[in-house]
Amino acid sequence: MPKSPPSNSTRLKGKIRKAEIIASAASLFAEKGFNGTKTREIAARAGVSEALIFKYFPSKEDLYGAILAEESPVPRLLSQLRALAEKGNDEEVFGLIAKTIAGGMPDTGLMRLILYSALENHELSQMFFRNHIRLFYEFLTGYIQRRIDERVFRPMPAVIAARSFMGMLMYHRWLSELFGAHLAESPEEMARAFVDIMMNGLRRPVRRKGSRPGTRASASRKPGSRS
Amino acid sequence: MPKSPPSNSTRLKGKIRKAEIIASAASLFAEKGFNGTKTREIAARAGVSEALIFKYFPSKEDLYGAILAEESPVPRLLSQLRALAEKGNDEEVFGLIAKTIAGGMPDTGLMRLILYSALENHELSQMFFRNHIRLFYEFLTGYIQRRIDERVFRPMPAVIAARSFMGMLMYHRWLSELFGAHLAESPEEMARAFVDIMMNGLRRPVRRKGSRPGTRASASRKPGSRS
DNA sequence: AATAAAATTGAGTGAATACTTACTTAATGC
DNA sequence: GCATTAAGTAAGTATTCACTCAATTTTATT
Repeated sequence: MPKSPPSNSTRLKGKIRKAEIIASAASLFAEKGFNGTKTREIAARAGVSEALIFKYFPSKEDLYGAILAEESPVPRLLSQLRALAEKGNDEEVFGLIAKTIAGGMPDTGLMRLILYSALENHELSQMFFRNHIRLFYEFLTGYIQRRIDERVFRPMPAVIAARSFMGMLMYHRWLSELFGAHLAESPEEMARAFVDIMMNGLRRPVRRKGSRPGTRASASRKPGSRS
Repeated sequence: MPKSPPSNSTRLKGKIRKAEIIASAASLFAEKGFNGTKTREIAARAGVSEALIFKYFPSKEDLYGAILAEESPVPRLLSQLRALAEKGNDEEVFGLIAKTIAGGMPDTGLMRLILYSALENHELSQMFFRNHIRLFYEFLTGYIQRRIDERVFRPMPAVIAARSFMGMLMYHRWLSELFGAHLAESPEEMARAFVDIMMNGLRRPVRRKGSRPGTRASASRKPGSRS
């Protein structure tokens, strides 16, 4: 064959090895953290020699940083949510988030990886936070703010509401998977209950005529609320 | 002096040193995890020689385990809560929890220590979970169940409600302290907003028309159709 | 087939690290 | 005073770790 372009299938081999090494490293870092993972183990799991790792990555730190390229479930979830948000059906928007997270996404490995990274103060976690988590919060906070402006949700700091909801979901995952504190309820039941609590917590209540004495009506409500 | 008991001030010296070593180790393990902390650093921070550490603790693992003796803020909070719970004022019960946790308890060091321990699968975290966190959840779940039975809260799985509330609070702390995602709001504002959302999320909504109590009345109402 | 280049490795290396040993110094009991 | 014991350490040791280097095998090109 004449001057065909040199790149085709075969040229990928290096990249493939590199990706294999990254995958092995990611799973080990997720299990044992940066300091707990030895380069020898990474090599063994990837089925290559230790030396090859340092051919592709100048140092263990660099290998750790390369894991960033891994995909995250956030963008996909986010695009689904934006579609749902158009329709303005709160139960569906919050329900999708709840089902996604209570249902096991992001997977345990990624969660552990990010947590380790945060504890060890590696830039990996900061990067992931900025590029994925932050985007997600901006969406959710924006959505909640919109619904507050539309007088569907009660007035409150939208960012706190967003954090509250995510807290319910993520902390539940962490308790289950980090501390083994599993509950009897199925992920679907959990998701339904979380959404249920959150919706009632956010929505403008039907005005009570006489609330019990002793408990002051909690929320500062704007006067002139119809509903 | 006759047979006076041998213990007094000087005889304590060993215990004091031991405690100093444990404190130094605890702060370092909280900062860098088990694998990230070197015995030389522990010795330096405690102001003793490395060899002395191994005089008191057979191994680094044993030293790690000894940190268990540290006190936790849970028992004190729990006894305050039991008193408040007698009076049955929900805002105060939930408010105290929220203010305690949003206000910085348990401290960052203990939180990091437990998290590291959970990730590294050390028994420290399991022990802490059983002896402290679990007790707390049992109280909170019991309280919520009582209020459901008293028809103040809506029917729902009490354990999920408890987990939801703690999730709001703990996840907020973790985001703030692990990822540096601080919010502008003060801890008091945060606590108030969390309690506000939770109270509205839990309480039985007052309906003008008759609604059948006892049956699940949760997520039946369509939200998107302009209030 | 010959050559160049890329992929891969066995066998190290120096620096750390958890833990030991053999020793000194200080306090206590009688 | 003086033996006994506790507190403390300097100087190791064996091992492990991240990383290197020289050499070999595999693949691509002409």
